[in-house]
Amino acid sequence: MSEVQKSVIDQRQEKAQALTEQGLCLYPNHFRPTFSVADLQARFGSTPTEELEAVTDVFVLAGRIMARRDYGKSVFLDLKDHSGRIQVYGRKNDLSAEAYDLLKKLDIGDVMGVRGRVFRTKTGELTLMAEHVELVSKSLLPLPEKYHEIKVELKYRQRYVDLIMNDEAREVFRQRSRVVSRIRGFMEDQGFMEVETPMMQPIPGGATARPFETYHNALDMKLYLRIAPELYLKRLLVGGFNRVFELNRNFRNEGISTQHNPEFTMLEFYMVYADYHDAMDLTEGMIAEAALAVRGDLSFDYQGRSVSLVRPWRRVRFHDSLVSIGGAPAEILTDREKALAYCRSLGADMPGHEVHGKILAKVFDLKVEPQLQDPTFITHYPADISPLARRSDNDPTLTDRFELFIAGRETANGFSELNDPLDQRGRFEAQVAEREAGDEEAQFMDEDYIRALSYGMPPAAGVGVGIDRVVMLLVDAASIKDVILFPHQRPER
RNA sequence: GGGCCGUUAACUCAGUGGUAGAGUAUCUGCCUUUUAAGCAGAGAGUCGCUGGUUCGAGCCCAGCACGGCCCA
Repeated sequence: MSEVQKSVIDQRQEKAQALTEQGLCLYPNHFRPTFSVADLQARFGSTPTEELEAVTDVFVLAGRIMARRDYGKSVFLDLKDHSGRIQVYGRKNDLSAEAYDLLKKLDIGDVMGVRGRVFRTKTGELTLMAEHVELVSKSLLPLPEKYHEIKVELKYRQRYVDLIMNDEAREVFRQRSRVVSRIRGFMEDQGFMEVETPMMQPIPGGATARPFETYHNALDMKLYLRIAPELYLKRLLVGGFNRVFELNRNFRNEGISTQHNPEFTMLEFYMVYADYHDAMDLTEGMIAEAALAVRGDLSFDYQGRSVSLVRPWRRVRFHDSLVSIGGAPAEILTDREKALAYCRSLGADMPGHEVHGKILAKVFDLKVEPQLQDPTFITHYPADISPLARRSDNDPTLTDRFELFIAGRETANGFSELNDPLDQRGRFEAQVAEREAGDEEAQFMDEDYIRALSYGMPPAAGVGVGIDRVVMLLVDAASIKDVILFPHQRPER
């Protein structure tokens, strides 16, 4: 040891090399645990020390070494498996020479197998007394320090490390899984059938957003990653399915923020012989049920502010909300020029040619949306910013559409579906005109969709729900990256 | 896209112009019921990158990269 010591990482690799040269396999695949940490805790967690001494059963566990407390001729280890953490104690007297030698060489981070019986230490901790130990998988990299949180960047780039170190992180993704599972169950209970429609689309439709582009070599054509499944799902209603849903990824080519990831998970569901009122009722029921599944309660805090999902949820018309909640002058509702001036006075850079609805929507974003803490359905959006929604019977400039806001964030969007193919063509044409005027988010003409509607689609309602945002709400996450396992990051240099 | 903040050992962080620091982790020695074990000792650095100012830069200036927060 007279030479200069190498870095921790080099030392680990040399240690592994030495073990290999001794004939030890570093990555065997024959060890099979028969119990989990949680099994043992459930069985013996509250068994008194004296009774434990009478237990002679032997248990076989496997897990990652999270800490070592090394003595002369014995060692304590913290072992963690998928279900929890347990202490392992190994003594020279109790182990074969080979096993004891291995035990002394095992590093923090190694996955080990252990066989032994349970006992309680002087300090009262349930512990596995090792009779035999094996190396199950060698770790070549040191785990982070245990007293402080790892930095945010490391957390996102090396989620596996985050998951190893932080039980809370693992719990977030378990809860996410529970939410998704509960929502699927809810939809199926309501008679909806899950379907899968194209993620690569020749014409990206169903939402207002910039798409990602890709290219199919054999077909020699440009394709887009879908921004929404909407137009395909409604084709299925034309085809005769009465209730369908899709719960999967959408892709939008826009900036990354605490609220936006380029790929995100959306639930969309469609049902015939129903309108937007029915859609709101279902949306309420579904989110409330997901909340009960993971929180056990409809009232809780999100980021330090209380939220109540107790039904029924407030419903306010879009125009009314601008005045009554946003405090905007009523004249902007009918006068586009005044709306434009007011919008600009709020600090927004709004191009002069934008349609009235888009100007009002910007005012809404700035003045109303941040105030919608408890769940609120905003209804009757202007038709000019709702190209796929059915017009209101008593005011054709408005639509039977809603958006749901919770904790100041858009969480769902739904409406009575526009099933008049002539009106739909006109709406698409207006979108195409906006695109030609420079709006890269405006929608494309989709002739096949018009053709489908032309065969006749039963009256229907549909909803899109941002699943990431629902999960954020329910697990109290500040950033969407905290509920996405591998959020998008630029490559490391 | 704009503003602010950050980037120093494997990890988490100190370090306001004059020899690069701590805790954890690692290595050596002692220790058979500890648990942020303990005691004694040791090693470990492209201070994000590129340029500039200066006798001298981790520190000041500029650009770039990556990340975070806020805004659009």
